[in-house]
Amino acid sequence: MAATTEMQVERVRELIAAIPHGRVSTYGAIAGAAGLSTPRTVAWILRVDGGGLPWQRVIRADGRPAPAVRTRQLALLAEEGVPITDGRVDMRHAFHEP
DNA sequence: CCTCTGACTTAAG
DNA sequence: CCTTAAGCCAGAG
Repeated sequence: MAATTEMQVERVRELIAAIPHGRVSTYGAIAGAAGLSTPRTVAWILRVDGGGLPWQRVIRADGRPAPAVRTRQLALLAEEGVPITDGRVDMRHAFHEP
């Protein structure tokens, strides 16, 4: 299926909302769990309407936040106690598998 | 209808 | 660790 369905968008929102405090997940992991064929759609959902969701817990596959919101995101994650080293999240301990 | 852009990812040099 | 390129999909112009 090419077009993204409402159900999938809903699933993405749930998965993101389910990320525990102090942990993080990635665009790719969320997309895969929601049945999307590309992580870009997850980024699109957060960009268009991330209201009410812990968007700061969604980072890129390399463990770094998206450059566009890097500063803000790192600050929020640091407040939650997420292990960050040199601007990079320690995935080994903070990654949350959907 | 076509082109460009973007909170992405993987592979390759 | 750096940059490119290609694949991907939704929106905007």
